[in-house]
Amino acid sequence: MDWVDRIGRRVKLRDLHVLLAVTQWGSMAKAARHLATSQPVISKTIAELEHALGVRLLDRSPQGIVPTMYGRALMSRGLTIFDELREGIKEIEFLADPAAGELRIGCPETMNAGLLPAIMERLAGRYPRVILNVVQAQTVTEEFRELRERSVDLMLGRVSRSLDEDLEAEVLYEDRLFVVVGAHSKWARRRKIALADLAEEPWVNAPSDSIVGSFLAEVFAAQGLGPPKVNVVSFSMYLRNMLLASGRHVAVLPGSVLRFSADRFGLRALPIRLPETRASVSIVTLKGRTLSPVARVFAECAREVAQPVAQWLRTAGGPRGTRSPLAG
Amino acid sequence: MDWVDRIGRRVKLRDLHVLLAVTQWGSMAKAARHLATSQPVISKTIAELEHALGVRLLDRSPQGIVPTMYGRALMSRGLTIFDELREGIKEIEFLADPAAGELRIGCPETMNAGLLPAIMERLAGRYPRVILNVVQAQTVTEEFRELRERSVDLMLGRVSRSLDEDLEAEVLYEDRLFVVVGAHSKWARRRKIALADLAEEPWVNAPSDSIVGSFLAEVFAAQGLGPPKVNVVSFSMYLRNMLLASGRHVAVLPGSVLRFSADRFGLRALPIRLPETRASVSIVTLKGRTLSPVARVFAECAREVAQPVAQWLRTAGGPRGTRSPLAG
DNA sequence: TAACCCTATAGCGTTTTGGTCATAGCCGGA
DNA sequence: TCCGGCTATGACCAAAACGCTATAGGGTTA
Repeated sequence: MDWVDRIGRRVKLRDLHVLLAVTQWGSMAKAARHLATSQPVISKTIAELEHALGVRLLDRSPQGIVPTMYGRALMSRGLTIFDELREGIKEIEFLADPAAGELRIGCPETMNAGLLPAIMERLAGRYPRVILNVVQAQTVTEEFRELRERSVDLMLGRVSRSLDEDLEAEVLYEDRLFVVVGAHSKWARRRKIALADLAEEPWVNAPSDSIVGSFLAEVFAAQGLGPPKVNVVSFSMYLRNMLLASGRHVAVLPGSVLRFSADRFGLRALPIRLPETRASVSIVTLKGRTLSPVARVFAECAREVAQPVAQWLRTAGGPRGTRSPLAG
Repeated sequence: MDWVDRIGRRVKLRDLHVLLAVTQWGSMAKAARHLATSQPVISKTIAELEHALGVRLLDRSPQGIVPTMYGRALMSRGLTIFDELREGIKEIEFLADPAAGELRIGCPETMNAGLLPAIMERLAGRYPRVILNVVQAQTVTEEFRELRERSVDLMLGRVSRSLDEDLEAEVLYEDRLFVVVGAHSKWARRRKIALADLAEEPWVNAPSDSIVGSFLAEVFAAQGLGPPKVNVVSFSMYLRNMLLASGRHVAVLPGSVLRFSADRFGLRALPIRLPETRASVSIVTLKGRTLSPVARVFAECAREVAQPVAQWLRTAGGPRGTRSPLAG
């Protein structure tokens, strides 16, 4: 662009501003007073601008100035230029205001049934007009794809300790899994249950290629047992909870789901101590990408919501281990 | 205006230019090379701009930069600011010498063969040294793209009644389409012709994803006929008219092409009444963008040229319908 | 590991800018 | 004729802007 050399470098915003002020006040001297400067400065500025453009912008007289046709043309452009600038800054201020933002979140279904609604509720309490866009992000293979293509602002979910270098995770709490049944289940009131007792029960589970879904077979195998009888496989937390509520099924659920949905569906955690999963519920973002203000507020809400959950998980799943989490 | 103190004095045109260049080239270093300066200058400029606005404009990484939402917002403003400045200077140049303006027009091929040359001729009569730059703008998907990126001043063509909010259309006339053959065609002298008679003729048509091109199949379908035998598909009006002139082919042409090219190629409109197309030939501009003086003069010429065309279309395609337009 | 890309920062010199004051010239009205 | 408005110009100055080089630090790649 050699255009910039020719013009862009010679015409400055200040020049336009001076031109506007001079015609607005009718004389250079008056404009100088209003701009809190001296009259020669104005005179020189206008002269330079005219020299740069090669046309006369103002007709001078001992009574003041009158803009020429060129002056009027440039003034009208100058007005919209300043307006555009002002609008742009207003737009930035608007974007920087968390109250009026849009946030795109990617998360697996388990979050939809647990932590996420709680965070959203808290966020909505502070910034009622924020728009939330939640996209399903589940399968292991393309995990964080949405994040990398910047189609979501952040992702929320269980992640293993080691994360790719280009991502950044803020741990909300260490997650734990529980064996869960409905309140009407014959298992709900048993004091002592071994995992082996449940091998023949109808399990409902997430697909085995997901993180939580693969856990069930692993834990059975770790105790030298064959794979349990998985009856229903679905990502849908709603479906799984409904089946549990019926009293027939058994499932492995993350603590957060238990915490936030136990009452609604009448869920009971069985007194079975499952091994640690080495995964923590975290907010994952793209390293080096500046977060939008809404995203920062969201993270804040998430921390606040997560804090009691973390506390609860520690006590509920403490050394005693066999104690029902819901008793805590 | 203390606004100028707050912002106008801190944001300079150069800053915006640097911002645009950096995102255009993808990294500060590349932008520095293209701007013929050193990389630290760019880095500092961006940093100052960010400080002045209080938001981060670019996300830096060892691989380069990516604009943030704020950066993108400011960039779009910057683009129109520079455009406005450029237009203002062009306007001044035009005012200083009305004969020497430059006008960029986007239009589909049908205009090249009809209305546009007539308008250009009239314009050239008044301002012989005006430079006209005509770019092809055809495919439906990216219609008005050139207008929105301000790479053309105005577009000329058939548009449907409903237009996007950011555009403005001045209707020149309601367009109509005609079935056309060459003077030597066996159909040229027939009094009564039904569309069905022409189903097996070799048609020459615009690509079917264009507005005019899609019309042919539709009108056949509307009469319960199968699609006609389209022999040649091309955007080129010249090619189509040449084929018509040979006497073998049949085509659907807009009225304006017929009006301005009938004599040269010996074209005859057949007495077939085609349905209304609900499209009018218009001058389309970007709303809110002040037109350059040449563009205004062009629009004036267009109105003058279009007036008799509109009149002719009304009489030629009047209620009688079957009357040959060329008889009018 | 070395070479090469990217950005950020510091130090330094030159040019431009924005400003001052003083002064001169032009016009119209008292 | 003088006064009070207006603009134009020259001399001069401080500060900002702008440019450079050198350098540091992180990341990728061969």
